[in-house]
Amino acid sequence: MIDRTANLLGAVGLAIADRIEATARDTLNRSGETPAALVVIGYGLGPSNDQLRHVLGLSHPGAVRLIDRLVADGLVERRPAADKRAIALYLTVEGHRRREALLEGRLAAIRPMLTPLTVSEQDALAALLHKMLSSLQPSDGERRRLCRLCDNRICDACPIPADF
Amino acid sequence: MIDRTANLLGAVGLAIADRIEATARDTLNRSGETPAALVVIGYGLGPSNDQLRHVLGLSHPGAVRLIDRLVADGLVERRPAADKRAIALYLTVEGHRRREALLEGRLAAIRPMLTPLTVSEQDALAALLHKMLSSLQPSDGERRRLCRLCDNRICDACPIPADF
DNA sequence: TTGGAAAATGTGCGCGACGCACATACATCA
DNA sequence: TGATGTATGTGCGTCGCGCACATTTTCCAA
Repeated sequence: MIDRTANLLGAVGLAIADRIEATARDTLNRSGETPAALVVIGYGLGPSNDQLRHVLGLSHPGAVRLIDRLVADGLVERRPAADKRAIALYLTVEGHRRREALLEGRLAAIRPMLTPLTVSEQDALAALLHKMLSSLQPSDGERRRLCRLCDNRICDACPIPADF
Repeated sequence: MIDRTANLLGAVGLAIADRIEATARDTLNRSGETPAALVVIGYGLGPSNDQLRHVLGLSHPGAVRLIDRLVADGLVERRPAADKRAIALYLTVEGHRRREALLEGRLAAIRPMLTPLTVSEQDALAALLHKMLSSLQPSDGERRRLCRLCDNRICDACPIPADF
């Protein structure tokens, strides 16, 4: 019985992921972890290449090339960091615009899956999702990885305590 | 308020997709639409390249190369079809084994997200997911695309009427 | 019946995203 | 001050995919 529920959840998860990927591709003309990088850098804390790569689950060189692409697209800039070995990543003005479009596109892609539910059903779903997420007990690294595409303007009472 | 729920659903969907992708990569040493191809071909109806590509959302050449890889891995074979232009795709014995491992790995990857819920909460979640999926009203093509990783041994009372 | 459009597969070529091995610059600590 | 660890960047290859094109078979109409 739990497997029937798991299968349904897998189907919904796949649908969600497909929709998010499609809108991200339309917005950025990029795929893979690129949209997540834009969201993470957009918090404005000037993450280093290494911090970013851990959130995205990429290798060092993978993150370097990803940043290269974002810089080439004019969305990100590398600035010197306190640690002179490292760099500090920040969004350009256009980068912030694209990030906004990306996050809004993501919500717009997900909303149609919720509208068939009544408001009380939506609330019940939110409570269940909240419980599922708060029970995950991810490590610090996975925690940020889970939230790598989240919209923090919206994520009220985030079930996954983030200290980033 | 709906956006907070949408954001939670996005986070769960991303977590689900990440887990499925990880287990599929471990099982097949392949990524992208390869696992879905194995599931779809595994229904045993001998789909053509063109039928397969529509389910997977790939271009013609993309599907040809994907099948090339599966054939090279010894998981799929091309047989002549009634229409002599076309081919009929079938799994090898090893292909069936991998498909089983893939589907079981998928459920095993999703189950831990459900175990924190009580049985009645799981039932409530299943009902909500069922309603969401059955309200999607996808076109015939999208319908099969949504189910491209589903485990049909488990998918009792599938909310997405499939005629494939 | 036959000729031309449509359909299905396959190929050459290039690109985007990524990982491994390695090199280089800076930090840290004994 | 020197050795070890840490952070970034580069050369090189692979995988997954799309575009443009070629080839074979089907199908339909003149």
